[in-house]
Amino acid sequence: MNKIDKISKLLSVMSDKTRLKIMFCLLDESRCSCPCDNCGTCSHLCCMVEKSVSEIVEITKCEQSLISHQLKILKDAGVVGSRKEGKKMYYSLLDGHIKQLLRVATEHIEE
Amino acid sequence: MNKIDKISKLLSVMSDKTRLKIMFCLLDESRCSCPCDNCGTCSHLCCMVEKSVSEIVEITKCEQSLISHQLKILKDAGVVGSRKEGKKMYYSLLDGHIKQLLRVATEHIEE
DNA sequence: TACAAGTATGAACAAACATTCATATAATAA
DNA sequence: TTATTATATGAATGTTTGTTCATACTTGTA
Repeated sequence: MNKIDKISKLLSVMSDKTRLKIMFCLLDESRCSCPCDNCGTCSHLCCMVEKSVSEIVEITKCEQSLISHQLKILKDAGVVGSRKEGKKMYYSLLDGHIKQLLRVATEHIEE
Repeated sequence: MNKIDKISKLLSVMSDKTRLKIMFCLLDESRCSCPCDNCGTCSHLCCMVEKSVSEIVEITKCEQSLISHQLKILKDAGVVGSRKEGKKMYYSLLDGHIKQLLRVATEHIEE
């Protein structure tokens, strides 16, 4: 895959409404402890939280199977990572770039 | 349209391969005159150039009608702007956020 | 073991979308 | 005016993709 193909894949994975709800779920705006003064667009890992599938289902009010399907797509694309603990599966954003992309996109549409 | 709908629209418009080729066309990496030291992810308007439809067709090697269709989609979404001069129509990226999004996405996939 | 809770997956369907082809419009030149 | 260049647009087509439903898998508990 070349550059264009990879970016296309990343952005199309990030552009679905259900998946956006999931990603914003994993970005807790109130928990920022970033030392920099422009945290809004920085790539630090603060603000990123992990949530179980059932928590995501509850917050997004989407069907469980839909959330599972979309989490798989997000994981395959390297957007989220997962960790198993007992019966539960915890998901979180994989790196700061995803946070940055969400923030810059938010800034753009809020103008 | 709420926040999720707007971001979904923006990212899906930006995720198409033909449209990505067009956007990178309008982002000339060699022309940066930005005073800041992290220009890669800043939102300054340097690096952004305008090109005519025929120039974009030549660079992207796509059919003219395809480019016109996609330019319309980019324009309706507020990603590019246009200016008419004689028979030619010049397009350019509308603001620095688009540049930032392309840069951050590029950084992400290059890891 | 049997059961329940939590999560994942395959198939099916409908809707959205990119591309092509043919053609239309706009502006300039002869 | 007619012809030519530059760009836009409508219709048609084939493909991709999101969602639902039903079901399977996995882990802990009675």
